[in-house]
Amino acid sequence: ETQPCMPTHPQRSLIIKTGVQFTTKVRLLVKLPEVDYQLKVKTTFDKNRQFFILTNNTKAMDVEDSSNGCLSVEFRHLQLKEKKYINGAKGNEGLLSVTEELHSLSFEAHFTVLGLSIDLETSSLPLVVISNVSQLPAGWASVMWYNLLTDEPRNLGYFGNPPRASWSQLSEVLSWQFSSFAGRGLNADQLLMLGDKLLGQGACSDRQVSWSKFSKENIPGKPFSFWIWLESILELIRKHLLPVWNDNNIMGFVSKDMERALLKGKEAGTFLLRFSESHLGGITFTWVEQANNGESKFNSVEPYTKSRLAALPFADIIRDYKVMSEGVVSQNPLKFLYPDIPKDEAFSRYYNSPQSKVHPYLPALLIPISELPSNGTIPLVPCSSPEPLMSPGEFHLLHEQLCFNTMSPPYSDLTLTS
Amino acid sequence: ETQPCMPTHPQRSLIIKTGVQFTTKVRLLVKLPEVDYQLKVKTTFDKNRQFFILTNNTKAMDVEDSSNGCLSVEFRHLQLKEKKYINGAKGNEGLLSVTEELHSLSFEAHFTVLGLSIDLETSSLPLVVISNVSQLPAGWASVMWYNLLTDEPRNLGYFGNPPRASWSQLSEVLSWQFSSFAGRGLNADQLLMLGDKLLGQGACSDRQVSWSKFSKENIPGKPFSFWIWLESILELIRKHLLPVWNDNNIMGFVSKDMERALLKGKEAGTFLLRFSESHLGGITFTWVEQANNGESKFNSVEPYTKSRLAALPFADIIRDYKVMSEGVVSQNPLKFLYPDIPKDEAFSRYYNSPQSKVHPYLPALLIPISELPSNGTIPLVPCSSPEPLMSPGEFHLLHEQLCFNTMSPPYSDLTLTS
DNA sequence: ACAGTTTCCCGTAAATGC
DNA sequence: TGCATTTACGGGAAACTG
Repeated sequence: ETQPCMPTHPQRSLIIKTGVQFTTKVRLLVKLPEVDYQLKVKTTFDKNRQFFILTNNTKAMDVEDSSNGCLSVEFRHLQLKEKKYINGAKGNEGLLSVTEELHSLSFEAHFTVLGLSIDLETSSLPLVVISNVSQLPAGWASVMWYNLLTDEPRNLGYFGNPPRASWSQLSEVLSWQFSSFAGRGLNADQLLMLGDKLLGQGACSDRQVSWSKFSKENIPGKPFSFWIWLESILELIRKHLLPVWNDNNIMGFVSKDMERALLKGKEAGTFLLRFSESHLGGITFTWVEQANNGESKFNSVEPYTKSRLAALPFADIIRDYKVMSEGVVSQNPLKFLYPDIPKDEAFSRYYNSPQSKVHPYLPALLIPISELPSNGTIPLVPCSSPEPLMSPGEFHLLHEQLCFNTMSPPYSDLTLTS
Repeated sequence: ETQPCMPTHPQRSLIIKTGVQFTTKVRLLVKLPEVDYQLKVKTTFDKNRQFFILTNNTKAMDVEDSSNGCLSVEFRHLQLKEKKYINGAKGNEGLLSVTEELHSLSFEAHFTVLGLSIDLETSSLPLVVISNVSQLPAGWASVMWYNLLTDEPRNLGYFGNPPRASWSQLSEVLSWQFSSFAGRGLNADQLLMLGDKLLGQGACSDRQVSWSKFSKENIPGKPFSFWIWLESILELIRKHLLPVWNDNNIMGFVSKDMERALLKGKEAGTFLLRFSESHLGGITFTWVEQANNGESKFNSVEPYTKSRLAALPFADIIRDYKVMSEGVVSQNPLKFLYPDIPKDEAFSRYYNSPQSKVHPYLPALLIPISELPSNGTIPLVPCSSPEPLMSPGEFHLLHEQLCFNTMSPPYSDLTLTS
């Protein structure tokens, strides 16, 4: 008869970090006759398990302002703390990692009406408790896997033997992750690449994926699992690439082979944007040139990660990027976003406006650049005499420069309903 | 007869941040005859004032391992929390800012020997309590001012009417701040500039400086006080310029007029490094050129602050700096560190080795650059830079008084009540 | 020794108080 | 309202702990 809402956490509900405040709400779905006595609700966490609620956890229900006038109560500023056991008796067996341990909030109320003693009790969907934000990606994987594959309201032992997911189920959730956290989902090509990466070539939609393969085992040769890798990209997008991603200017998930196949034969200076598969949370661009022998030649820049992008926003990097060979600075080699969109047409809306010049100083700008190996073939206009030259257009663009923008992304809270 | 040591805080003892652990130690200076009973010490903070010690604050004294075998006790993991008063009755009158409120730790012990009941009590030097690290610079100003100008062990009302300091006293402390926190003190020229800045031209060593002028009043036309400005530079040095500062390659404190006087007539490309006076925690360089009409022309770059320096270390900025004019990128205009040291001779030891090339990627570098409106240039004039001057005797004294890990402060009269 | 996990705490941003 | 002060908490790093 009582219906709990989920505790909310800045971005990912169903995950609670110890020591950080959360909120939860319970609604009474039946209307009680003439309840003018106080109906007190007590919230408890994981009865006799390893966490407890630090703050005041009992509160009286009240008529809900907004809606139909049923009783509800909202607990704010709740905080979880770990119980320290004197002996090493942990609540959980230790087979599972912390982010696989499921917990739940319980809500209890008691009242008597017409001589009847009535106990109400309900509890939340399974929750994951973490102690540091670094555990959030792994915790979120658990929440996704649980809600993807079961309708049980609270099977806390779920990860003792988690079921497999079909690729079609999983790919849908992954796309939904991108659409809900970054604003645009994944298209068929991107999902195909992810399926190949996770399951090997020729993954078909009913291939099964184990929980372990999705989130626990490292990708062969890499020190991170598939989900941790994917999540690092989600984070990169959210923090540094949001508008570019939402306008579909990041192909992102393409294999290197596919990348080359796409770029081959394209006009020199055609480029596309790819997420790094070797490092967490990195994005790179690859452009094609015509080598002397007439073949296509490809160059990729070392992936930019959040620390680099904090110094210089990605669009500005694309605008200002230069290549240098033997001391000679070439023009920007990036001309057309694949397949053939002029760079500025695709990116100029993200360019940062020039910062106000602080007289009497010269503005301090940063230019992203790569140095080619001395034998490198960059056929783009080498500059005259001792002094490298930039085109007037670029000169203009450089006029405008980097600034550090803080973003306040529209967090979409996930709503999982049971 | 009991001697408390100061609580230690990462870098600045005598400042305690609420919610952050600190440590304190008390030593009993008299040897008690045959003390095999437990001598318990209780630590309290600011009796009936607005803070209290969260954690366990009673502990038994024990024979000290290291030294002469006297009794001592060390309290670890102490933590301060603010008392919330129901009514608005604050402990302090509110005339002073929080960083001017002085507090103290008290230590009490009680025992009976030969039928005599003996109370021991002592307390720490004045402490400043802050709630956020952003208050640390202001708090440290208080600690300095107190210890510079009084020998009273605990005058908690000190900032109700703080005495003035002579410039000679103050300048010495300032230099000592740089030597103890950054590794190199301030030379006579630097101090002269600071004195002029604080007191106006022609400051002589016995000019008096008020507490307000030092740390509370804003510098005319600026939104920060003299000390806050100076401390922001100390912080910049500590985080980003340590070796360059210690090798004396940063002149730093020079007025713009003096800067020009020094650079005028010097060889084109001669530059020096100056801390920004307009913005907190910024460093800029100014170089001289020869304009077409034969006059000296000066250029200064917009000051680099910690966020910029986090993206690109300062030495690398100097190494790679470029100027661009009408699309033409010039060579690095920085040639000689004033007076005439070839740039690489002065700075090459700090250059970052080029990052390991991550095959198959092109390295992603950043180049610092400024765009020049349009120009002419000119050179030169010489002057010699005086050697740093410090007065070791008094530094030593101050060091003993204020630096936390070598602290053996002068206190603290025993209060014996029986 | 080591990996998984928690704690610590700076520094920014937001909230709160006055 | 604006300023002073505190609180919140992400994120990197150190400490802890089996």
